[in-house]
Amino acid sequence: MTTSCLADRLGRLIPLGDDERAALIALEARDRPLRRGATLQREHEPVADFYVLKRGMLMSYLLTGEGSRQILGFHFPGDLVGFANLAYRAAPETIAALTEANVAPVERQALGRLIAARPRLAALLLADAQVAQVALADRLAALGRRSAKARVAGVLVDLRDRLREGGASDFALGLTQEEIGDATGLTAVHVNRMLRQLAQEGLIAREGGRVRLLDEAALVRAAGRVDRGGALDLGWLPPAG
Amino acid sequence: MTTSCLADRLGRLIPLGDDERAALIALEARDRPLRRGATLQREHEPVADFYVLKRGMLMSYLLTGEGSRQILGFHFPGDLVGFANLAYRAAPETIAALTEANVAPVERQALGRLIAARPRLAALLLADAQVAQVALADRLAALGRRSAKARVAGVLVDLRDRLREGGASDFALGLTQEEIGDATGLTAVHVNRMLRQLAQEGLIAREGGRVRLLDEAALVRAAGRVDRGGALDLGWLPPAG
DNA sequence: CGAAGACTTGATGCCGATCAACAGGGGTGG
DNA sequence: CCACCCCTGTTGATCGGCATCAAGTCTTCG
Repeated sequence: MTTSCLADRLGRLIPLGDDERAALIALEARDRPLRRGATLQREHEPVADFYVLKRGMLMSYLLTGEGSRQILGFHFPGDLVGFANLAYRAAPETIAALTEANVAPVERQALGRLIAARPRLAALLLADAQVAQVALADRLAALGRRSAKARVAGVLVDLRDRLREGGASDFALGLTQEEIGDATGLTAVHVNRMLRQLAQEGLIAREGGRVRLLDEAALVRAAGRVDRGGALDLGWLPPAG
Repeated sequence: MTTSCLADRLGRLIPLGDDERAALIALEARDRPLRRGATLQREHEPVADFYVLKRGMLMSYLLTGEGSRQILGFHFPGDLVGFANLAYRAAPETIAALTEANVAPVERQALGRLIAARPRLAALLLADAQVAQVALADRLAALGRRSAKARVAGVLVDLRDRLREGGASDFALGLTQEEIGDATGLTAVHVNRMLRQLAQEGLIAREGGRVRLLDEAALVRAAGRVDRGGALDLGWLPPAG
């Protein structure tokens, strides 16, 4: 039986039946490879699909009129990418590949059929979308009310959480300092200074583009992050059927 | 037949059948009145419901450890409020009333039954949640990449869009300057200065707590806002069945 | 080996925070 | 009815965090 990144991720939320898993696998039947740096969709251009990320790392961002960029988030295997497209004719965000990647484009009609056939999965997708929205709200609060150092620490913590689902205590964040800046609302120059400061304080070590987290607890504290982990309640989902 | 704020709002997206409308009306059967200033739910405290806002104006916010507040958004009649609760045991955000208000608490199980019984409405709710997420992303980009003046102008434009669904070209934004500051990531003092500047430039007029928008086009330009209005695509929704 | 991109570091400037003081207004209790 | 107080708004002075500008180094890759 084929595997499904999406089913694996959702299956960590609630146990999935074989038929549910099969329905999710069917969603990612198609495949579109992306080179590093490639643009999957561009804001304001017409779109009809969203995507399941099967391999690699993507980011989504908005551009302001004056040419500056705000990165909205980073995406990892199993994520629904461009799900915000759902209601729109024109893409609400740009999506680009940070590494080589593979996505499965999904037609909206296919989602409509899935919702009609499998209400339990429909409810799960709705709940998953709310988890994503809470993460977005946390980042919004960081931009509005936290210092540069806290925001940079926050990005490192976020990436660690997602990357080490695959293991690895140190990790090569495949990000330039400019990208960290665009995610945190800072300039690349200031990101550099914040990273140095975090290194001087012993929270991280830097060795040529790579970052190693030395003191994760202190980093989480520096980021001023509340942990929402684990405490989910999905008991209300309708029965599979 | 009773009326439903939620059905009215969703009905502006797609035509709803009488049975669908009835199902939505059933959701808001309960009623909980809120005094101005009352707190509907507090972050980190247990919650089991979300809410349909029937009357009044609410806001949701997060508090940082150091006591500063980041307002995530304002809510108007017909909105699903606290929908982000869906997946969590503990409230991910605080919700408070800016005016006298009435909400209808909705149990999650009731939503689960609605999803199972009416896939078309389930898909519509999912699409509506994505519209809300795009609005959140726009605010995030404003916090990260726009000037204080642009952010304040943005709040005024947002509120106008929602308030004048009920008419009224000038409006009493029921907000203090401190609340505008907490929504824009600024201090109340600086909000005051930005409002004065907007008034000097002839974009708004202020008369004792009230704000009148004199030049909406210029305000939208000052806010640097892209218009996503109207261009929705909901043709993929499954048939009402 | 050359060039382009990413990183580093210093000098300077500005936007918005902070601190401080006061004015107006609406509600409350005497 | 008045005195009082708290909340909100207003305005000035000063401070600091982060941007901007500029130059130079390192890395990577063709």
